[in-house]
Amino acid sequence: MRSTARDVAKMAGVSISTVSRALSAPQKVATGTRQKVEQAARTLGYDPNLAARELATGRTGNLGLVIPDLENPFFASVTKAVQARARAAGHAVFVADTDEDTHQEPRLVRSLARQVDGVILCAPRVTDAELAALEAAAHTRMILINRTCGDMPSVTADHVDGVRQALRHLRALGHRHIAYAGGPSRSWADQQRRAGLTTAAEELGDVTVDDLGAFAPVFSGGMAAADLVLASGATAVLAYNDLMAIGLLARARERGVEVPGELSVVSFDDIPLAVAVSPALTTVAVPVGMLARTAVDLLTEMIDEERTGAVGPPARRSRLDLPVELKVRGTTGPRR
Amino acid sequence: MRSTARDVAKMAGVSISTVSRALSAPQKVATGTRQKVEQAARTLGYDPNLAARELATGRTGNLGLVIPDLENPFFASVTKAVQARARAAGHAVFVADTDEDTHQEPRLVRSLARQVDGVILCAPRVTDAELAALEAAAHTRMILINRTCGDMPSVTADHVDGVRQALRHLRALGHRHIAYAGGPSRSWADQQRRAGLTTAAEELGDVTVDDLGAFAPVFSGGMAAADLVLASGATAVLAYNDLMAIGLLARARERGVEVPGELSVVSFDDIPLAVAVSPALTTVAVPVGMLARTAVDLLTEMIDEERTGAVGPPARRSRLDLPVELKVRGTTGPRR
DNA sequence: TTGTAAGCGTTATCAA
DNA sequence: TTGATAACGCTTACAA
Repeated sequence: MRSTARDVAKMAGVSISTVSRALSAPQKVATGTRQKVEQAARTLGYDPNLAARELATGRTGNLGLVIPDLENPFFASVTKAVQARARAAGHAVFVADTDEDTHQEPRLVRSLARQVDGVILCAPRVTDAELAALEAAAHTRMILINRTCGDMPSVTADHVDGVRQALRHLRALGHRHIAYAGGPSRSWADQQRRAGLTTAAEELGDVTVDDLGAFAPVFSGGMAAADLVLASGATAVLAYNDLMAIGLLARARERGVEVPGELSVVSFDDIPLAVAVSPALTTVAVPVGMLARTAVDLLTEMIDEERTGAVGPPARRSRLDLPVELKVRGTTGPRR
Repeated sequence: MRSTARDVAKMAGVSISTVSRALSAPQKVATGTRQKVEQAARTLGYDPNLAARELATGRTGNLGLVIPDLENPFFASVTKAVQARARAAGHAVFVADTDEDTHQEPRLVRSLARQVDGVILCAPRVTDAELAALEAAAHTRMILINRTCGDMPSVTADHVDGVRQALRHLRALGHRHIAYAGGPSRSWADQQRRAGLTTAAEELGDVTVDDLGAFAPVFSGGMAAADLVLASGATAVLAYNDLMAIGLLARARERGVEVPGELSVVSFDDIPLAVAVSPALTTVAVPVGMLARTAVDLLTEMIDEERTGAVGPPARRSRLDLPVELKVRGTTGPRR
């Protein structure tokens, strides 16, 4: 049987409330008694019951993470980083995968809300209106990764600048006709990149961008995009993510098109696999670990702040446009 | 403010215990009152406080999952399947990544044990002794995936048969000298495959197996293995997992060695990426979704059984040696 | 069939 | 600095 604070109190010869204090607010207890309590707790292997604590304090100590697809390496990395950072801060994390089903997002958030202090929504696909409604109704703190929505707290990367870097790079290599193989139309990142495409093309002046439409953000989506790219006459293509780029590469090879000889390819994310394929992907690296850690930090700050009663200046709730970096590798080369 | 069972009771004009019954044991309540309660609960948006329920019942409704590395696609798939199945059964799941650090395993299990009804340990690297000690001390139910330990509940795939299938396939193609690029020595799957190698080689009689040692179960490990393979004179290689095989392929290409022309490669897992690389991987498919779902089902059975007081015959606690299937694709061909 | 009341194990308030 | 004691919100005998 697990021992409780009662047992510790009995063994240490103090009251149960002293046990509670000695363990969670050591400075409010005499050194001697604290040591007695600690000793007793240790020998009994005492471990506070978290449900009881939650019931008394109203705080769970847990976080929730909702993501579109764990089998997408980008989201796997987000998840890995989130749970690592959360644990370092003393929080456990519930993970819920929507399987790219928009309708699951509100459902999962509501479900998690019952047992967490806050939830991180990674790249949610729901509309702004639904998201706002969710925030109002879910009874929990929320923070977004790779998505913005009104003044909701969020952490994002600078996709617009990423597109600019990619386009400049391609232009410098001589490319003037560039295709874009987009991702899910509900994806905020995709919308950002499309916007970036427009402004960057204007800045550059002499490049034309060919929007090929939306594809599944996975290998097969890239395969599908490849044929459209080749038919478009573009000499370079920007792919929504690395997975698609890999599919694109595979299909190009099947069709006997050399990369980067006849076609240059740039993508987004820089997943671990990006350097593993051959040729290695030229890609705009999104700082996934930083996004995840920042989101956890911001969320825990929100939680602590509310707990301690919000003194001091109102904290900044978002970190927007974290810098991205173009990694030039093997899939881009001079136009010929 | 969230409403409680008190509020519902008041509105429905019944006692608080009737509310509890009406909602969790509807058959123990008159139809009329049940409807009143349900109605009140609905209009108030009542949602039972889980911490209070846990405190009263001793059950959390949560599961824990401990895995070596979320960025390994195999484990990402396990995680995805586990959380999907668990949610379908009404459980939320905590995910904890050890980052391939053996010492984190007991730590994380103990930590999770406080807030779950059971934990799934996926491919743990700790020794049998440590695992047994952990089970004894952790105060929670545990089930293993891809690992056995005494009579602990576990779910495994038939790696030995997988090796046999792979070796027969290679032998049929004319290969007689086959290298093995192993994974982490603490990996049970690796040990199984080594054992399978010995027995299969004996069965076949005329093939020699060259054990190249242990490599990191990732892309770079495969790169490292590649040079040893080429130096060994083997005409085919068995790689611990698909990730390594992909690394191996990349390095072979760098060195101008054609696959499958000059070297055949077989690996394990059949991660989504296996069909995405080129040539597509010939690999022994491990039924990852089935492993995960079976583990969840078995674990929830254990939980329910204990709750209801274990009537009926003792249930089987393990599902061992789930069938694996060799997928012949592009990385294997006749010896020449 | 329903209500009363006793826990479950903490934290937190208020006296002492 | 410490100790009673009242929450926290639910489930579950036991009585009615």
